[in-house]
Parts: sequence; structure tokens; C-alpha cells
Amino acid sequence: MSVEESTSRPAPRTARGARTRARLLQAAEDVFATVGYPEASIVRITELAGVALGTFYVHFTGKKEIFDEVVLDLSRRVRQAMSEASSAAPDRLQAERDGFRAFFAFTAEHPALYRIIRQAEFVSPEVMRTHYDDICSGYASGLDRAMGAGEIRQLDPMVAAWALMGAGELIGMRWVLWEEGGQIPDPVFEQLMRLIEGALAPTPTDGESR
Amino acid sequence: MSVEESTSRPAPRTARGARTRARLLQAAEDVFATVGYPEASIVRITELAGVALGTFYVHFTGKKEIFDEVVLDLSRRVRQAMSEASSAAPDRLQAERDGFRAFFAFTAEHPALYRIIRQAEFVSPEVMRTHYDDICSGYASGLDRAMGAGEIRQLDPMVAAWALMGAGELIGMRWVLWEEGGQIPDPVFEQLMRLIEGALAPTPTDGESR
DNA sequence: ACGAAACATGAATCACCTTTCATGTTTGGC
DNA sequence: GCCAAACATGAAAGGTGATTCATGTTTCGT
Repeated sequence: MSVEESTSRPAPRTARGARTRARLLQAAEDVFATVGYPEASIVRITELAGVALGTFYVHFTGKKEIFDEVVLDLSRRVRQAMSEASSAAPDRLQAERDGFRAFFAFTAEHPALYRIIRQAEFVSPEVMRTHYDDICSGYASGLDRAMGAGEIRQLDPMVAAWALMGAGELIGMRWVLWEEGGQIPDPVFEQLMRLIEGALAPTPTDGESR
Repeated sequence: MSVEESTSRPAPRTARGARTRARLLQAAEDVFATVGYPEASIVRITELAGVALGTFYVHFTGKKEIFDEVVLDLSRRVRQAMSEASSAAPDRLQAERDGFRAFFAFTAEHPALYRIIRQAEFVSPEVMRTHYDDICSGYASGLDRAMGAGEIRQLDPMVAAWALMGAGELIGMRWVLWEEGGQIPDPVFEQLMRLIEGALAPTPTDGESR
């Protein structure tokens, strides 16, 4: 009747256990983001966390399990940052702006997100897929609502969500992750917004009969 | 005075050598795409290629070198497929259609491209960056020309290239790589084209004075 | 403040992988 | 057809890192 995976460790039962587990997770995030999964050894993670090697196996069954947890955690955090930022917007265009701003800010603050997600394809395809699915369905339902209100043109919200997410992802990689500035240049952001605006804006041809 | 990297092996001097090298490259592409870089051992590659373990080191200095060559090769092939497909188009919109069609077709035929490029971030960041830079600068110069001809609106061609490339990449991942069909569904393709058309189309506001 | 369960430790084990090298085989220019 | 260079081989050396476990320490409910 347990909901837990049979291969995972029981949750910590004491404050000390929880603390150690959290330190291991944080260290793992750093190590995975810095040297990548192949080079990330358990020894490295435990050394950075400041715990003994054997302690790792008290909390996790292996490298893949801790990787999955790190991905899930990052995914949850970026989604929350984006939805929080865009929820207060008065209209769809502003929601797009706020959501993307939050995404780029998160990327700047947590480069680990990109670097780790991109490795997940092989380490843990399911968890990677879940991450993108979760982001995009949230995005798509926002578009759907705006479409109902006539704010944007009629289109398949899922396709639009994946396409726009992809645009943001590569722009973020190029101008946030690969530049030391850490913040997206305003002109780049504005250009991206123009593109998105153009892609979503209702057009005269929308109402055509044939 | 040599142009070669000091760490790379000399090119094969006989037909047999060239054949063996090619088999190793093909095997490496398969192994990297199937099990990922971390799990890809030289033993596995040589076994799939049908050569002895030691033979590998006759042709490559190590795992990273053969990985780089595989990435470079895939990158060159996809760029050629895309530019060939779009070069004959009469206008920009058709060039977009043809280029993206070619990209999705290549993805369907060589899933290795995605799977391998995504791992390159850590294995070989320079080579990954080169791949995206090369694709996007080709794309951007096409947009630049169309902009000069007034076919599309005034915008930063680099930002547009990276954004549209990203849109194509995620759409390809979701509907080509992750679906067994292997071919992008027509409605999805058409939706993507509508978005791109909207993003690039000249708008009345383009000519405004302020 | 007691004691049982939870937690932490790190040396030792085990499995696997990279790389080398001495030796044998094939190739292709002459 | 000869032979020097190129190529292929696989056993073995040398590492590295994942995982286990017997033992010691801390926590926390009572």
C-alpha cells in the first residue's frame, strides 16, 4: 500500500537525518551542475556535503535516485517562480513578459537547472519528460484561457506552449547561461517579446471564411 | 606548423585504416545515442564495431576525441540538410517551411543528433556551442536577407534565429523524438508555421514614427 | 536519564574501464 | 613478389569509483 518506490530509502525520522539529507541534495545539485553526471562521484558529493561516504547510502539508494530528486526539486522551483510571477498580470501579454522575466532570472540564479535537465535525457528520461510536460501544460492552460477571452489568436495551445518554451530556452542558454553578465540584455528581451507578440496576436486573417 | 590538434591521431593512410575508423565512428554514434556518454565504454564501441579493443587507440586518443568527431559530423550533416532544403525556396516563408521540414526529417532519421548534442554540454562545451552558433548564424543571415527585401519585419536576426531554432528544437523533441511515428503530424507542423509566420510577418506598427 | 532506533562512519570489497604494449597480420608502393 | 610501414590484436597493468558492513555515536520518546 506504500506510495514510495520500492527502491527508495525511507524518509528521515529525526531532525539530524533531515539536515544531512538536505546537505547531500544541495551538494549533489552543485556537483551535477559543475562537473556533470559522468564525473560526479558519490565521493565528491559527500565530500562537498561534509559527510562520510557511507552516509550517502543511508539516505539514497544510488546516484540515479539523488539525481532524480535534484531534477524534481529544480523543476518544481522554476515552475513556481514562473507561475507566481505571471499570475498577477492584468493581460496575457504582460503575463508573457512576467513569466519569461522570471524564467530568465531563475536561469541566472540557478544555472544548475539547464545544466542538469539537459543531462536527464539519459540518466532519467521519465523525469525529464515530466519536467517539460509540467511546464508546458501550465503554459498551455494560460494560453487557452487567453484564447477564450479573445486576447490571442486561435491556435493549438499545446503546440504554442512547446514552441514558445523552446524559444525561451535557447535564448536563455545563449544570453543568460553563456554570458557572464548573468542578466538577459534588455534589447534581446524586447526582441523576444516582439516575436512572441507577433506569434500570438490576433490577425485579420483569423476571421476569414475559407 | 601542423594544423592538427597535438592530441589527435594521424589520419589513416590505407583503405583498411579508413574503413576501420569509419566503423568505429558509426558504432560510437550508435552507442552514444543509445546508452549515453556515461555508459558508453570503449569496449562497447569496439564490440559493436567488430574490432579489437586496442584498435580503438590506433585511431583515437580517447573517448572525448571520438565524441567530438561524432558531434561535428552530425552537426555538419543536419546543417547541410537544412540549407539544401531551403535554398531553392522562392520566398522566405517557403524557405522556413522547407528548412523546418528538413530539420524534422533529419531528426526522425537520426535521433542520435538530439541525444548526443544534449550530452555535449559537459563532455565538450566548445563543440556544442559551435554547433548552435553555426546553425543560427546561417539562419540569421537568411533572415537578414529577407529583411532587406522587406519580406519580413525589422528585427534582430540573431535573436530571431535563436528563438525560432529553439521553437523547432522543442517541437521536434516532443512530436518527433518522443513519438514513435517518427514523422511530425501535419497539424502540429502547420501550427508551428502559423506561429513563425506571425512572428516574422511585417506589421502596420513597423512603420510608426515613434 | 534511559534505551532502542536512527543515524554516521570509513575501511574494505568488488566490479568495471581505460590505456598500454609486445606481437602478429595486412597493405600497397616498387 | 618483396618488404617496410601501417594496422590489428587481446592480455594485462593500473585506476577509479560504487556499494557494503561492522562498529560507534546521537537523537528523542517516555
